[in-house]
Amino acid sequence: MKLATPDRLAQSAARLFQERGYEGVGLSEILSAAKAPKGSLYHHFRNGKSDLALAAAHFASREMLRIIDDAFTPAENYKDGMTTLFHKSAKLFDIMGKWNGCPVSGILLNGSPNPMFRKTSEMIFNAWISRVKEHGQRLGLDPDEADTRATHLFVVLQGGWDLARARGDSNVLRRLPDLLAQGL
Amino acid sequence: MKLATPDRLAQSAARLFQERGYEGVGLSEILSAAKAPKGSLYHHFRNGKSDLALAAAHFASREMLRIIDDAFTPAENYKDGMTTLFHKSAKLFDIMGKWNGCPVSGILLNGSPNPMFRKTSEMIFNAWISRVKEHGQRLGLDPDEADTRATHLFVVLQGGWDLARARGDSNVLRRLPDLLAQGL
Amino acid sequence: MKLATPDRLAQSAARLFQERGYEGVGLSEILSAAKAPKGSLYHHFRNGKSDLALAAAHFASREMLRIIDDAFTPAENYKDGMTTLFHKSAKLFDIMGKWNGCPVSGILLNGSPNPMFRKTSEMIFNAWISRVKEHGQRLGLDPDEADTRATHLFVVLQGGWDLARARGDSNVLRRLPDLLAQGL
Amino acid sequence: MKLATPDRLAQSAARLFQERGYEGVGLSEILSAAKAPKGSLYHHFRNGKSDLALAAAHFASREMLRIIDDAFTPAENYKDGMTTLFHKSAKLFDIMGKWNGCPVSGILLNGSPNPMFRKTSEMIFNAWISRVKEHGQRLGLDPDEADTRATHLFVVLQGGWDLARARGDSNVLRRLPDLLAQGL
DNA sequence: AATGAATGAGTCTTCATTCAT
DNA sequence: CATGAATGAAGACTCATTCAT
Repeated sequence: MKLATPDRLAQSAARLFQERGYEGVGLSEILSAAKAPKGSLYHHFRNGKSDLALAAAHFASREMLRIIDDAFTPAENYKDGMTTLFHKSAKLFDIMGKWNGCPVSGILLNGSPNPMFRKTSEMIFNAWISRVKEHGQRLGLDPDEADTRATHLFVVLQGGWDLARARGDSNVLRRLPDLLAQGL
Repeated sequence: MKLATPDRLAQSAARLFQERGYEGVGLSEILSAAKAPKGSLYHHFRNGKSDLALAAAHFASREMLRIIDDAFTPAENYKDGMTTLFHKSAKLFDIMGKWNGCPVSGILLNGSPNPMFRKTSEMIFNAWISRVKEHGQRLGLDPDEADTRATHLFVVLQGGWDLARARGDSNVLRRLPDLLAQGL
Repeated sequence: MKLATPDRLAQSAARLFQERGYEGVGLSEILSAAKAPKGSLYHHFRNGKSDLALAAAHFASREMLRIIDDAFTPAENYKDGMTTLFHKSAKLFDIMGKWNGCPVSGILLNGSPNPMFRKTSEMIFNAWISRVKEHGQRLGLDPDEADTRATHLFVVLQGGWDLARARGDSNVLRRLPDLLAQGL
Repeated sequence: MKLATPDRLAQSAARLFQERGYEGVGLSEILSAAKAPKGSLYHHFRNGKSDLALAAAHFASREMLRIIDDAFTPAENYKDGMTTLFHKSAKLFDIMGKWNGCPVSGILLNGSPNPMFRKTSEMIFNAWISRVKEHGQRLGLDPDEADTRATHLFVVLQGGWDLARARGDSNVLRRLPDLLAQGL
């Protein structure tokens, strides 16, 4: 399946930003990775790199939402869904190479302070948390508890990914469900 | 108190990297922030920017260790220490401006993959976790539980900071102790 | 009155070139100022920017000829017409903003050397001088004197406009008739 | 005689801007004309092209002041000095190629509106006029008349150069003294 | 020991133009 | 007849680094 140029650009950008951050990747590299000609970028993304970053973040967000759904949909209870999610994340971590971080924070929160970036990251993170919350409610949690746990899960996944990156070890992520279960 | 040139450079670098990431800050900016002459950098940091980044990360790490000690030393039990730590972090978040992230991951994990960076970040993160673990044991936790909880705390603090950044709201951090207490 | 697309393009181009010169204005800006669709330009102006510049220069020239006529037609003698012309020019200078220069030289003489441009500017300047000369003869000057004075007027108006631009003061233009009267 | 890099840059820039205007010349061309490496420009001219343009304008201004002095110093009266100045200008016009205009207006008045440019052009033009005025007074003119005539001369020279450019004929300049003598 | 000059590869972006529809 | 998509060369500028002093 051949993606259209704007999609190829967003995808390539997402992958590269994930590995080296917004400022760490040059447009020329993205262009060549997407096999797109130089001038084409500004045709599809009027504001250049920042627009592309937004598109890349949304691209990555959709992927994350899909992973959340894949983990929770077949689960019999919240704990199983959560555990599966961490295991899927660990597998993703291994596949992508140990250098990659959360695309959204890598793209939108690191790099030069940009109000639009901050706002978008907030929206995306909220969307992830909401999605987990929905699954939680579907699996029997009452709204308040579902919300708390979804936030907790998000925070642990986000921080756990960083620790996994630092240690170069995806098992950090696999061990987290037990950590959470044990409470604190 | 007037710091020596290498320290002024490391400190300025830490602050700037924290806000915009390793790749997002140019040496010239660091130099002028530290009021250090241009050629002086390579005198003190043979390998240039990467050496400076390592120094900046260590500088930031020492600050973090101090904050951990300040939170736990006067605490009567682990939970109090943990809660104080989150509150201190929230205050720090407000002081530094809502754009700053964890200096260590911002400097060493984002940006171009660099084995030395990764290894250093692992050492620093482990040092933080160890320090919390020591406080935990001192406050009565057995070694295994202390280790688990220290790791949990680290992960939540790290992820919580990201969410606080995205939401531009330090209260995210202040609410985390209750989240953890509630278990998952 | 709604101008046709080619005329809107020429007019917008004239205004913009006048302010920032031929090389200083991009086609995209002209297009958006004229509210003309992107592809439309090469439909009306086969040779692109250079054709448009020529059209813009002719547009501006017609405007200048009109101003000359407006100044001299009601005049009782050459001196009055000349004085009125300088005052009208000063008013134009104020209306257009102090940054604008002679459209013809700004478009055709600055920017990359182009034989067609040079030749067109010569024709246009000659047309202006001829028009003044005609008015001079009509007002009683003999052909030779009319020619000399028309050239003199042109040269002073052209140079005076530059000085007015540099000083940001239209009174430079208003004071010129006395300067000329005083001889040299 | 080998000029220092900043001077070579200013000189090359002056020549090129004169021919094609501020916006019409790329830095790479100036750099290669001055045989200066790319990064060197921003070392000597912190604000890049605009600083270089200012330096080029001052360079050209010094040259013009020298020409004024060369014309008036040996003159026995004002009219002779003026006539010589126009003839020297005509010769310069021929030497530089028929495409070159006044460097100062070409650099500072065409191109994007820039307050610093406008102010500098005003200062430079005033300096030229003052210099002519000084010569006039030295040659017996009273202050008021010297000022008027110097301004007149400047305006005519400036406008005359444009007409010479359009006609591609330096004799336009040579004929101007008679034009002025004849009064208007 | 300490530093300002110098460097060229690299940055993001805009350019005028062509082309397929 | 009219137009939005597409293009690659060129634009100005910043980068981390080296070097002579």
